[in-house]
Amino acid sequence: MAVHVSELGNIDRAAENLGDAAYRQMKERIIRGVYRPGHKLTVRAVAQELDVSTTPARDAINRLASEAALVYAGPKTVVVPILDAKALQEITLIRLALEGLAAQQAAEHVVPEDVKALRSLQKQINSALDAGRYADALWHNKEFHFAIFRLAKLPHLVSMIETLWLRIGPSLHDLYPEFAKERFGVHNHEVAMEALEERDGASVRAAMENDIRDGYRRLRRACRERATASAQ
Amino acid sequence: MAVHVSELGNIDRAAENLGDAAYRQMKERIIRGVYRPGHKLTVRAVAQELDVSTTPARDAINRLASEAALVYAGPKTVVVPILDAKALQEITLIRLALEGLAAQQAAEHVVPEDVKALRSLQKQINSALDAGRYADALWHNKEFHFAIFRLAKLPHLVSMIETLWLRIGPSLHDLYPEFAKERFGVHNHEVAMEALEERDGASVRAAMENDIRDGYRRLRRACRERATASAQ
DNA sequence: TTTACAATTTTGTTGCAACAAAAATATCGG
DNA sequence: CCGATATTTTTGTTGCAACAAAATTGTAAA
Repeated sequence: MAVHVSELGNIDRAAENLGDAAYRQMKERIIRGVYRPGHKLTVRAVAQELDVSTTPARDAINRLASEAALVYAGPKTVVVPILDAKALQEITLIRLALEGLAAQQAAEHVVPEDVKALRSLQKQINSALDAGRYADALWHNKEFHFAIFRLAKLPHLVSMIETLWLRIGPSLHDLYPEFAKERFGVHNHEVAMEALEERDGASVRAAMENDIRDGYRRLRRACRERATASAQ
Repeated sequence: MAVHVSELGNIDRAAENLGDAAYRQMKERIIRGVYRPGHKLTVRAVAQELDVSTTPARDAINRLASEAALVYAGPKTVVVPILDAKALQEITLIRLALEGLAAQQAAEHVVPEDVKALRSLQKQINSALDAGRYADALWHNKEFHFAIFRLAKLPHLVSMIETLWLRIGPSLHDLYPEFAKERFGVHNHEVAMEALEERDGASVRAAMENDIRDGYRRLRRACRERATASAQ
């Protein structure tokens, strides 16, 4: 689960401004599951962690909060969100609409090389699962999905989907180890790749929607088990 | 077209922090068409305009830029976006997916009082159109649509839709005067309200999708006329 | 042990100055 | 008049200190 901070890209103090760099770093940490749901983030702590001053750290936190990747638990308390069942359901509903659209449009532009790249990503997912490296499996899974989304050539759409993944990322990492061994998504991914080869947009969409629904079902179950366990 | 700044709510220096207040103000100005596409915004100018220091002004600009309500035209130049045909088409595609979903879900929770409120909003649209107050008509039109979206009880979805309106808002105001007199949307709105009364989600969705497509067609035409006119 | 309250520490916000870089403007040659 | 270049001005960024407010810790009474 834990990801070593050293594995994350360092801040390049020249190419972009520090606020953007800090934002990118935080985003990667959130998606990689470095922070658990409920984790509290402070301007000064983030500044120290990323070795920048408070201004860029504050920029990054504010930006993530405005995207709902972080949420306010109090007037001076931003935390990694703990999704309840209702929020999880809403985000899933939006994911079905947006990712379904992206998947369908992907079929309009796909070329054989793209499918080859996808197969390579799927191999990485499989070997991570075999080795029990679930955090890596989740990361490669994310790359697989976004490789498809980018085929749609709709940049606004991709970035909107990204904010959704940012919101559910921490909960995924918090709950997934318990059932990642069930080899999530492998079948849906295979179907999606076949459909892409045939440029069958409706089938790509169906496969990706299935993948979202499967993940939702598992997350929901794990969420319930958590709730009953903590209630005792 | 022009909206007097005095009509916009002033910043309340107590309830919320200045950055949020500045953000809200700028958002309203953008949607109300105070700034035209291409307008350049600077930290110091916004600070002076809103009577705050540079820090909250910078916060607001950064936040709007990260939502693509403003875009970078150069490393130190943020402008109100000028949408090209491709961007307009992409945003319309996303709007169809998200607003269609919201419209359909609205039918699940609507009560008779909601439809009454919608009819009242529609009256305001009509009288604004009659009086030639097109900016007001656009504003009430926006309120009509969001009154429906809010019925869906899906706050994440509503805020995502809001970012889309923020992106097209300036272009709408820039192009609409030329054909607002055609009484946009009246029929679609009537159909939507009838479908809401019958709690017929599919029909609400269809009506709202029609409205989006109608608006898109007109915007696209106006966009083309602009392009050919400026090419001469 | 738990609850309510007081003391203390931590925290986000705000404004500002300095700096480097970019944009705007002026200048000049054709 | 136009285009390229040099100059001036404007601009975003960054770091920081002060402040008020919130969160935390400590304390004591029940």
